[in-house]
Amino acid sequence: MADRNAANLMGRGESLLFLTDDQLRRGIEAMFFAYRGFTADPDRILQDFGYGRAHHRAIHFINRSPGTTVNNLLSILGVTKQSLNRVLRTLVEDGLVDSRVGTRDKRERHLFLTQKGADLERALSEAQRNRMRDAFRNAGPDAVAGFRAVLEQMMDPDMRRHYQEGGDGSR
Amino acid sequence: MADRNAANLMGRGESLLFLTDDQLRRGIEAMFFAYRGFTADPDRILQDFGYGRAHHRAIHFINRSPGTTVNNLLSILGVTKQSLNRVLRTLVEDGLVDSRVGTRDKRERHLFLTQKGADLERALSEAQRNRMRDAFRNAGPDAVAGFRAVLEQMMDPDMRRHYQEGGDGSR
DNA sequence: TTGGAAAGTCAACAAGGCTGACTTAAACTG
DNA sequence: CAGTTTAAGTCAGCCTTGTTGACTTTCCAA
Repeated sequence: MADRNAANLMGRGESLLFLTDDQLRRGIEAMFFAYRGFTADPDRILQDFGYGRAHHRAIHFINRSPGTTVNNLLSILGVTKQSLNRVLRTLVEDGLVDSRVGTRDKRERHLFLTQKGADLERALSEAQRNRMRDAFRNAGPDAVAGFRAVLEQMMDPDMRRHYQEGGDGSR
Repeated sequence: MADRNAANLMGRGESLLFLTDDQLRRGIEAMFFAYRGFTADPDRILQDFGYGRAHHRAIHFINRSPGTTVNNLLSILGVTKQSLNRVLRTLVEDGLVDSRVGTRDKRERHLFLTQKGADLERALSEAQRNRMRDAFRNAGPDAVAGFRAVLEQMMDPDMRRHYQEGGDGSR
């Protein structure tokens, strides 16, 4: 039964790779279940603030690229500006995000985390990093590279660009 | 700069693992961007039917375990029964899912895909498998094992149980 | 046999996606 | 300089998918 639908047997003399439909299904379910675990800790923290995942994503990428514009955030998050605006508005109103008119181009708004925003960011990312660190530790060093390689291949090209640009260049 | 916050240097004499906050942040973003790619193809197909991801998830797990009960599905999907019920109702109304009253326990409903439901399942999973197969191929055989190992570690224990039970035992 | 637990359903609400139409201000361009 | 494009924001309304609360039907065990 393991041989039906087997793909890529002896690709280029590499080790055998059984990519049966069943193996692929397992990969699909792994993504599904793992993503739930991945978001579980931040979700719990956000609930106490009355925020959701959308707020987390905005906070994360503003922290990653301080001074980023709304438009840039839009292309990273892949949502409509109406959707992002609703989230951003509450974050600014609540004093987590500072929106400053651009100096070079006054149409643009540059986004920064306030101290309060940075505090929440830290709590959220710390929880998420802890889980990822434990997963990496338990899976072992070799697994980490494979994890990242497969995920990178799974991205749409536009998102892969954003992902790579977010790196520190030390590759 | 790569050395601040470095964790797990020389864990047990294994190869060096630099788990800096920045490396972990990269892993977090990899999950975020990859999950979007992972769901993109099915999302497009579902749109033509007026369905969403919730329908996809139900269809997937009914296909995996034909005759499963609503309660079992509930514990896998981790949503409220009211939320699942709405999705299930439309699938039954549209003739994609067959809901049969249990013979032993008449409170239970056993769920099956109809031919029509199986057809949609196939279209969805085929698109998703194609993407995963390509990702696996491009990342290479070693990466696949690492990918799965890390994801499994990232799951909450309850979900890991569901994940492992869904395997074919050939490990 | 009756009371509680389990399975499922109905109603109403909220978050966060979406589209479409529109305004304002700034920047660019012929 | 006039006209167009671009960035940002707003308002209205819709949909999916999550939630809670109240309810019925069915089963089982004390």
